[in-house]
Amino acid sequence: MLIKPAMNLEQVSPKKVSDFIFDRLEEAIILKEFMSDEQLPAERDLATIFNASRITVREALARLESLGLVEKRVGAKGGTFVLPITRNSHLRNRDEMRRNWDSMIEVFEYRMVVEPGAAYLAAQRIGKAELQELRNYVAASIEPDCTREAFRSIDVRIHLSVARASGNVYFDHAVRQIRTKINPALDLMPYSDRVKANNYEAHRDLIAALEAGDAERSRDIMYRHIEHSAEAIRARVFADESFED
Amino acid sequence: MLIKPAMNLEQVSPKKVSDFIFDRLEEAIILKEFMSDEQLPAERDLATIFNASRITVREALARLESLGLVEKRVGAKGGTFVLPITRNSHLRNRDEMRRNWDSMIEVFEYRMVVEPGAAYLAAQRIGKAELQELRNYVAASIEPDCTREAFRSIDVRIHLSVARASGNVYFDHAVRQIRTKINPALDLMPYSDRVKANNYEAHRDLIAALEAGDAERSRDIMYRHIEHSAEAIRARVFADESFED
DNA sequence: TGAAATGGTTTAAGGTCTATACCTTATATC
DNA sequence: GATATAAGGTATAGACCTTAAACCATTTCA
Repeated sequence: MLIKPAMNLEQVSPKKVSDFIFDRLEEAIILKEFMSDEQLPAERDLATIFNASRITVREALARLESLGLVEKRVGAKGGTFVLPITRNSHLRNRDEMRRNWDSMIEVFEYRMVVEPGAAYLAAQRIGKAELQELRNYVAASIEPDCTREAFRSIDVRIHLSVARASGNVYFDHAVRQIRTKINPALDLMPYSDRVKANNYEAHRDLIAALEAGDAERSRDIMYRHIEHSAEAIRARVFADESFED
Repeated sequence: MLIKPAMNLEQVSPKKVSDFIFDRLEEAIILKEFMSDEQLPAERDLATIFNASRITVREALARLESLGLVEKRVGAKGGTFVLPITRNSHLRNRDEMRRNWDSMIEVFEYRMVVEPGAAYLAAQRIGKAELQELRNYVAASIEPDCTREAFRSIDVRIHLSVARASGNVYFDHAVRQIRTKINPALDLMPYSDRVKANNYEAHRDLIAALEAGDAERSRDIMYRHIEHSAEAIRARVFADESFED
């Protein structure tokens, strides 16, 4: 009486080299590895980096450009530049997030499991250099001249560093994937001294727990930290008024 | 003092359509969606299923054949057939697992986080039909005429069904990915009445917790269950003697 | 004004994929 | 035994993707 399950073989769609390059560059921009107005490597250099032809790179860049993520300028001092996310595109994203809130929740659910798990392992394995890197990020995040965008970028780097410190590629990849999905939402977080202070405390406590090698405390702090941010995002996305900060 | 992290842009390697098809078929065989001696769909049908040309399908099948996973027979009643995993290839896998034990541990670490998380959600969302499916699997697994291979196949299906019941595609995908990596190791598990009984009890208790909607208990049972299986695998892989069951 | 750095364009060659048709082999059936 | 059938095996032409190399166009700056 062994039941044969549905076979689950699905259509495959070919993935072009330019698709891979597009995905990677889009991810880098979403994760703020390139900040606003920052210049991407020249097309010829990207071709070398990705081990692809220049034409293929250009195809990926053309897609980024058509989505309004980058802008190209010809001539000396020209290049491909990351466009700032405008207030309008934030609002556009917010409406889209409302429509697709269910799929956003799925990612957050997954995050609530994966990131605490990564922190648990990281507490057992993190090294001095990695701890110092985290401390530098947290210190930079509380500086008065830290811009909103820099603040958001630092937040990404802290969480990715913790995942990396887990010493486990699966956590590393998963956190990266999760972050790429939810970062546009996280970027909607209000930016105020109060938010900065809360964020600072959570990260500071996390680092203390990691440094102490306290895996369970690290896990719990991470859980509460991202639970709190998920709630803040939910409130923000469904706020009636448009927001200023 | 914002430190710029290493940019992490890496070479991309193009992935051919036949690679996608190969991956999917290999996964299906590893997850025992096709059992030993079972016939895959005809090349022309696979081409339709995957929305690819027959030549491309044949390229994927050729790779499967060269790895010894399938065998082709021409003529009427011919086709592509899944080859049984022999005792020898088990032992070969075991040696390979010893060499790559560190990377195997990484997957198990990830599993210990993801599958309990999936069970936690599943307890809140599983439906009657899914519970009945699980009960059928568990009942089949304890039958006296359940072969070793059928037993291993049912185990896969139970865990994938729980992941599916989480109602979250990320858990679903992750558990599938994890299982594809570790299933060759899990297939090394001894097969005895004692093992069957232990396995039966764990799955029965899990289903009871899921049915009761007890998320925390479901998570804990799943955690202990897979912790136990990881330990059994470790012992098996590093056992000095070769084994018979 | 010209050198340098960048994006923009063209061309030729090779690889991958598709569609279609036809060949070969083995089994079942008349 | 002949024939039909259901597979895998093979061949060809065309569309599309990718590469490599060369050259063009634009802008800045010395």
